[in-house]
Amino acid sequence: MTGFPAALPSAVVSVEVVILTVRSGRLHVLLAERREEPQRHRWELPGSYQSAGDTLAACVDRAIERLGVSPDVGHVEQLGTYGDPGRDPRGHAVSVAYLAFVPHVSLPDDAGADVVTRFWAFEDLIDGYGPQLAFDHQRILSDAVERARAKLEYTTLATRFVPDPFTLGDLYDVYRAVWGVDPGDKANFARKVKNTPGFLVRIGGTGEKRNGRGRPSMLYTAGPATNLHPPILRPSPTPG
Amino acid sequence: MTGFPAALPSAVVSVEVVILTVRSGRLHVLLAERREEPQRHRWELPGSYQSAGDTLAACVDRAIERLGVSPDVGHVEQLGTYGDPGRDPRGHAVSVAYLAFVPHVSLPDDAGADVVTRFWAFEDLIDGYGPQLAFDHQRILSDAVERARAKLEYTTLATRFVPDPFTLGDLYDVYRAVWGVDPGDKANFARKVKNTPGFLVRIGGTGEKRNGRGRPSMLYTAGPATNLHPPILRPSPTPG
DNA sequence: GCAAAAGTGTTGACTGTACACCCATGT
DNA sequence: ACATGGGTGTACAGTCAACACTTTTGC
Repeated sequence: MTGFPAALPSAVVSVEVVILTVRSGRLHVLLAERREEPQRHRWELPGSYQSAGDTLAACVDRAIERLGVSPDVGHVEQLGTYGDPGRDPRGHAVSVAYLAFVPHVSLPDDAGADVVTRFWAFEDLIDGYGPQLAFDHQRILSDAVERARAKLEYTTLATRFVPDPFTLGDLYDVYRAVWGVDPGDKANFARKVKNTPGFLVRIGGTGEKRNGRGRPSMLYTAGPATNLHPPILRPSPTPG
Repeated sequence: MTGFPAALPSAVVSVEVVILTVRSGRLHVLLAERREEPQRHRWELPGSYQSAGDTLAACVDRAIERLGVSPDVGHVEQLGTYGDPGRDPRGHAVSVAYLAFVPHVSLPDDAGADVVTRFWAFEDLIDGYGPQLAFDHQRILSDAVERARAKLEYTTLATRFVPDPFTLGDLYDVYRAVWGVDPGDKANFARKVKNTPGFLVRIGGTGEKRNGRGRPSMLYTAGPATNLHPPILRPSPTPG
């Protein structure tokens, strides 16, 4: 180990995690309120700094654990890296953004003593009914949601938003919440999902979940498939 | 500008560019031979270090210009970030990898005095008929090619691999070279392409390019469309 | 003429969508 | 009974893959 020449510029590298979930039919993101300057009281994506011995995955885990979020995070993937000058007034900061999907099993609204966290409805943040985000985190969040919307089209990751025995109605609600538009005919939606081998596994009992009335629906768990062939596309995609 | 606390760990951040092109019907990648330790004489992806004032895009431009590659790089996008410990023996190194598509217009095989560069056929590198790559660049290259293969399915980026007036046969060859498999019936391929509005723009004259025999083909340029609806899928995609 | 490359036509199978209809439950 | 959510059937339209066929060139 020779080491880098001392003349090489260096940067502070951090990981930021966009934790998405579906709550009462709407897409939510977990944010933390900043307790320190700069941009104190603005809300930011949870993150952690990377030390020389850390893998990026370890940084993601640390950032999530610090929030008191239960360990069963449904899915984590790298989103992109943001490293242009000026994005952090303190200096040269490079952020590797990650995207996480979690089922909404009663995550704590407030995690601990020194962190104030909250789920915010994505739509409210976009429409200005939420707080202003710190640094370039609004941009990262937008990129994350667009990625999530696209991923539901051609992967089975929608199942990562619901706790494990779920119904086709639950899955339909995930698509509607994440996309922000109606996925269309429920009957056809159910057929597409059931015709993709390995997407869903029928669990024994006919469940009696869901709200009040109506015929009880069948219960499923996520199957081994990861990709959707054919995809489930959003209505009226921009052609060309 | 308060600056970061001095105790925060810092890293050397660099950009690496996977420059792909199609040459004599095969997918090629541009590599540079290392002139210094560590891993001297191994081949690596071209790159550059990021200084505090650099945007990541500027680093990509610098890395490309340094090679003598003509400025008309067809397409550049961020691929992913590789920052785990141990990937560079000199210390904590974070690499932001980019993916570039360039038309093969006689790029110089050897760019300048202090750099030895060469296009290598991707297949040869995979099959062991090429040099060993430095650090984790083999991994980055594999990720890049998989991304490129997927992108041809649902974007119009195949046009970025060919110089501007091109034929449907040229485009077909791009798909075959990047995918490594035959895209299927040429007639159907041509129909798909021509039925996507904005993919191609018919250029006036019937060209007389292409090799020797056969009916001369029509000439096209890339249109304004960026996405393919419907996609052009690789044969026999892994279902599920 | 013949082979090669480009392009058009046609057919049959498949798929997605819309919509009508049946099932099971709570009130 | 009836409203509500779950699930099945069906028919029409659109799309795609396979393959036959025509056009235009070089040899």
